[in-house]
Amino acid sequence: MRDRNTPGRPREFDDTEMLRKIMTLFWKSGFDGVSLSDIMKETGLQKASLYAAFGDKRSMYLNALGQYHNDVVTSAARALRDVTTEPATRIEAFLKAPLAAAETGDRSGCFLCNASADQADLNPDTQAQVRRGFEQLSAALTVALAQLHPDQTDSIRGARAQTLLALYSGFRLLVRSGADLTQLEAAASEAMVLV
Amino acid sequence: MRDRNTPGRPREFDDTEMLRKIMTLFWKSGFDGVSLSDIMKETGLQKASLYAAFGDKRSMYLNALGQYHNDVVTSAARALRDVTTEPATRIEAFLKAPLAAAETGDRSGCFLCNASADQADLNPDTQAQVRRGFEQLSAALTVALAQLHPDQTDSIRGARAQTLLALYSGFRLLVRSGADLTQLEAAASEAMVLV
DNA sequence: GGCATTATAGATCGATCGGTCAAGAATAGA
DNA sequence: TCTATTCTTGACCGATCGATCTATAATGCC
Repeated sequence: MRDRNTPGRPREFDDTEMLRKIMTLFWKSGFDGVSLSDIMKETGLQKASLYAAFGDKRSMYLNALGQYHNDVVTSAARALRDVTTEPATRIEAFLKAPLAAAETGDRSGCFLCNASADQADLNPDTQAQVRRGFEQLSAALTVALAQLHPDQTDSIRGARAQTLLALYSGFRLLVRSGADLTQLEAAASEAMVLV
Repeated sequence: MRDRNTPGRPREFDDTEMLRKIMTLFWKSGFDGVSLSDIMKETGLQKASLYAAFGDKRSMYLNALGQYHNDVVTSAARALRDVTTEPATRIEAFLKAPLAAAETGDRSGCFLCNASADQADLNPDTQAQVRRGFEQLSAALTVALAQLHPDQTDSIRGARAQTLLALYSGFRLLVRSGADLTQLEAAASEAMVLV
């Protein structure tokens, strides 16, 4: 947030580290489900420090969404573009990531998906941020599909990418709702005929 | 809620009608996004009447979710089982329902999906209600698939049904996030190779 | 009509919400 | 060492939250 060697008392915490803690809160419980006192407890910071560093609550939420983009979305997109493994393998890993996460006990779903259900209709900035994340994933899926089927038209690839993205989101959501994992595993394997 | 010819002053409103109004509120804005004053404004009822009729706020939410089950989920499931049209047509209509709704300007998504992202991890009753809805849809999808492919095994049909349900949820979510509709239409058509 | 019962209206409750303020502590540059 | 600037602390603000209570109105039954 600020360069060093700026005058005044230096900040005693790392902005990104705290933002990650805030991110997990909003991710798990949504915008209205998190209070400032929750954030204070989780970060160990006072309210005024939080406001000085990240702005008001809505701004904290948007910053947290941005952090998710930098951390989670970007790395998922990178994995989808990583040419050292087979394209189909990459896509399958992407599709099954929600289930793999669930097996380790993580059923918090996808922050983009939760934000979409939670906030998208209320706040244009949030909606824009969510769409940016989905578009980055969709673009990465399209790249992987292009490597797999160089002869396909762009429009078909685009449609397939959207389908895979919808499936991914749906898995995230069904997992969060407590659906049976083995059945979802089978579904994901079946769905691979789409790639 | 109560039988008639019960002693005391009669209720001046219809429970189900009011519950539907409450349902649309929670559907659109989530649990924490709706206040009691919002509900009072929408229904025209006083707070005490609401509490007497539906219990506390959480109970109102659960009742609203139950109303959604009775109204929306049940009719979707019935359409999926309706043998007067082709099974593939029914499934395609189900899959494209989110897009058809979006074209009429309705981007509020699916109450089950929103509830899952919004509340599922916080409240076991909500989670159970959400799962019940998904399972009813999944069962109806399985029936339609069985009519289409009488030779398929149950486990394959189950997996396909889960895939279609995930796709449906994903479409609902992407629509709500403001995704491009024509691209989603193409995706849904592409996805019909799965049935 | 009288009584028991239930619904409505409106005031009111304590708790918590997001957000701000004033005072003191910690730094850089002079 | 002094000054300007920034950060931290903890108290504090009005607004709103969900929920309750009291008084009154409206009914069925006797």
